[in-house]
Amino acid sequence: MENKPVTLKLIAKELKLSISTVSKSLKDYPRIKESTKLRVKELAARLNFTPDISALRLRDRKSRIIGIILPNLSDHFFTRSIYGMEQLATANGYNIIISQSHDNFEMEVNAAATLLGSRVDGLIVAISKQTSDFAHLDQFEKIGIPVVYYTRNPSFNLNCHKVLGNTHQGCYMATEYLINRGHKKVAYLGGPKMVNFSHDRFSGYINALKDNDIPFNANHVAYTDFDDANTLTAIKNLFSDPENGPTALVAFKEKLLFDTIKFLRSIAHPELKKLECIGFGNDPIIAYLSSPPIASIEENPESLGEQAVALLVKLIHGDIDAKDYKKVIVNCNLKIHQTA
Amino acid sequence: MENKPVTLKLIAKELKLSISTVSKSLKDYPRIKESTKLRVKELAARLNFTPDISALRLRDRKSRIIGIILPNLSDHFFTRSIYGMEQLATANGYNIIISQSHDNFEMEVNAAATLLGSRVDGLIVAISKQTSDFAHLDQFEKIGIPVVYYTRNPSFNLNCHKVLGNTHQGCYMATEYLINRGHKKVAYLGGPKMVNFSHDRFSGYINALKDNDIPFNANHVAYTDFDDANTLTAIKNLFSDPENGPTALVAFKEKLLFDTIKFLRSIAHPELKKLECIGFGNDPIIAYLSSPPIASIEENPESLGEQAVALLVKLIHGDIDAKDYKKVIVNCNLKIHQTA
DNA sequence: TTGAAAGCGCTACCAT
DNA sequence: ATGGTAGCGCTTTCAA
Repeated sequence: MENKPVTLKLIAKELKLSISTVSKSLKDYPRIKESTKLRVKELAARLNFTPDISALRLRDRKSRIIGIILPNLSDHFFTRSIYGMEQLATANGYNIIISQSHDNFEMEVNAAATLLGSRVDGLIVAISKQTSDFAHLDQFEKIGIPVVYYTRNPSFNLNCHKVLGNTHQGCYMATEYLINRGHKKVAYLGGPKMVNFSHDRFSGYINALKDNDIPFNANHVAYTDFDDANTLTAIKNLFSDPENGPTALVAFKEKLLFDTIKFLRSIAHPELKKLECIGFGNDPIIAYLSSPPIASIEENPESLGEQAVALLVKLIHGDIDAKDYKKVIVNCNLKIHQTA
Repeated sequence: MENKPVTLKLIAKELKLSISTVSKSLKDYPRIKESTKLRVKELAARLNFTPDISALRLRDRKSRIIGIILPNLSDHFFTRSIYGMEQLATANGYNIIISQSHDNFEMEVNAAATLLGSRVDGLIVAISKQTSDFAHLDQFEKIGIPVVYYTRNPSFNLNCHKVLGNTHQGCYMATEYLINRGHKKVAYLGGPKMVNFSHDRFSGYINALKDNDIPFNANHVAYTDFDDANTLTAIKNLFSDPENGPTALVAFKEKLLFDTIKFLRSIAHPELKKLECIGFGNDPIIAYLSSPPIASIEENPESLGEQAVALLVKLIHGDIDAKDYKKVIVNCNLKIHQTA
């Protein structure tokens, strides 16, 4: 009962055959006698033989594994994108290994080291908030393992393959939608100000204002690093002027909208009912809220994940030159919610 | 640039040393000259040498990997339990590989095969809703790889190691809490009726009623398999009698409560404001709801995950005999929400 | 039709 | 102080 794993050697001994004959039988080599094949396959099935992946990898010098590093699994954005990656990876004969960085640079470096040791055939990474040094990721490319950056744009790292959501377009659409509904005072609540991947959204907002002749008002823009206290401060700032507060709001993440509504409700803000909000996410929980956002910016994370795998597989197969840096942009949709 | 991965052989050739000397230098064998060690380590660091994990595994015949099969990553319960597993696994020098079954038996079997091929040192599994045949999991134990079942109780499989949340106690506490708040008509909205892992909750509910001299009312119990239409039917049944509808509700999952509240709001149910609800979950989103559950049954998924890894590691190390089947129960907490 | 052997990267035992 | 070698499980070429 406390047996060792089933190996070719074991089957060979049992059947008084050589290891190579067993191997060939299982792979249906033409020059093996049918009856032998049958005997081998039968025993292999009965013993639940599974080839040792480590041995296969060692021999083939490829793992058929795609490594994935992302900040966390709490955000539905990432779990949804994993779904897309899993689908397309499986369809292409690859397995995936997921590592969480918890948005911490050290952990990202550790995860990279482990995946490098696993000799993954390719890497997909959504960099942590803290990442500005890319040595731990560059080493993959140095030894010929392709890397695709997704979602979080490593703007300091120009020469790389990217699959990004079109957050500029998403923010533009959201802002314009609110303007078209008659709002003149559309606020923007952004993510960490320093972080490069928040610029695109802000410029989408700004451009939509400009194209619709709405003057920019600095009091209608605030930023948060997602720390709760920090978020609250940002929200309070946006609504500090009772005379001239925003009537609509575009946010980096839907959670920021929920925080905003909660705050306004807690102070019984008189304009709460009229405030119209849109954020990135499209969380299914919206169906249950009594003051839901009027719409959501749907980033299509599954599609983003699929595109990342598709690009990575082409790079692995050499269909695209490693130096021919690609930038894939996945558009957002504006999902209008039914008002109850 | 398009180099192959860095191996000991490469370093040996570069330094005109033997492979074994390089290996020993990196592992600080005492009988290697200090200067040699330094030269080796320096070059290894410069080339970002990482030992090939497949080769190590092949040699050591152990992978230092814990395989995890769970239904999905959309449920915060599972991502939270992964967090606990990750922590304790890392602390014990293990890596984890996560596979999703999407609550589908076929996919669970496939995942098991892959993990078996990876020669994981142990397996933690939350079985799919559909799983009643355990051959694909038993084969691990047959070859000496321990398996720990967690969260979802495989009641058809008596001889196995389990780490379970005390859902009976959780449901009991919730029901009793509602009774103590004066409710006489406490309903129960359960998960799939056939599935073994939903019995404990129901019996917790029943026992709390009995211990508090509340008569059982069959009209106050409904089940759903989580299909949306099915859930809606269950909810409608619970509230079909306008005279004698429940004033409180305990649910298998918080999402069911959200669905209930949404439905009651949609029909402008007059008793909605008075209805008090509790479900399993403690989703942070509750802070944002205008009709939040009065409390949540917190299953402590991180702790459940840690316990599963702790037990598995003991089994792997042989600190516990494989046949000495353990059942670890993690209690629930009742988390009372602040009423706004 | 089957088998022997090399080699993937690594470690540890045994020589030198 | 350093090197040679066997062997982990597997595939594949070559030999019988």
